[in-house]
Amino acid sequence: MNIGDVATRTGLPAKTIRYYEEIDLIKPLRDDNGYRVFRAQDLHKLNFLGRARALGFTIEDCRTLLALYEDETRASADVKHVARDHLAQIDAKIADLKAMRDTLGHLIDACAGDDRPDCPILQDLGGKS
Amino acid sequence: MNIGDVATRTGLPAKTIRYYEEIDLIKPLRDDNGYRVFRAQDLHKLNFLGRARALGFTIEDCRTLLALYEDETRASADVKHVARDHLAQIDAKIADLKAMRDTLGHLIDACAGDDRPDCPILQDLGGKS
DNA sequence: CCTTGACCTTCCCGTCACTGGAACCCCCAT
DNA sequence: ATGGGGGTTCCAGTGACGGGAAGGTCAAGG
Repeated sequence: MNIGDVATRTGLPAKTIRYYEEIDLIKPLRDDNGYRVFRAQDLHKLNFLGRARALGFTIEDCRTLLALYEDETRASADVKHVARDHLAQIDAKIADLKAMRDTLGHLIDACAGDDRPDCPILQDLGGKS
Repeated sequence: MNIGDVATRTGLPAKTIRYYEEIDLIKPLRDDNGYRVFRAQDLHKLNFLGRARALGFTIEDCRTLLALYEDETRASADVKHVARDHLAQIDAKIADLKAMRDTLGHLIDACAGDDRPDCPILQDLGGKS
């Protein structure tokens, strides 16, 4: 199967698939004409990668997870460890964003939003002490 | 005042301050020896930028907000518009992250995390649902 | 006067995970 | 022969800086 079909089937852009090959996440074969040839296992890996990326795992996490996935002797504890670390990162990001949203929300509520220049948002940013 | 003092006072790394000059957010003077010389207004702008960045505004948003801040004839509606757009982005990101966290949280709960290879996390990523 | 060490300068590369685009090759149908 | 829709590589850019090299400047101490 060629890259275009793989892109359609996995939902990943062809560019992304080439990138994943470049960083050795997948190793498709090559046809005589130089075209990449994807096997079922390549498709499978790409789908795995797409789902892992959709859950926010970094590429390096994906590499680790893929290795664990292919290692029949893995310990699920190792997988869980990677996932929990990532969950902690997500929680931290959510907390940051919530703090921003709260502050910003209050400022927006306090702003008249009319044609006058007075603005609590700018006052706050300017250090309204 | 030199860049080191400004960095201490604003809490911004010197690298960041130089970068802000490079992209024309601030225009400090120069001493005969080539050193940047920061006036009170530069400090003020940098503090403004630091706070706006802490609220997650992009650099381009910061540029807009700074221009509005310095424009006595601004309409607060313009400021509010920028802020509300940004709030929407934050909310979208929070929603994405929450969805990831929920999915990931369930998978983690379902994973034994022991020395056996069976792992719902990998099963899910592998597309066995 | 010389040295030391803390500043400051510019410049270039690296980050992360791609994305866009140029220039070119390949294959099939008309 | 040509046209169009594949494919290929390589280079550059993204956002917002951070690291580090190579070198100029300045104040204090011996």
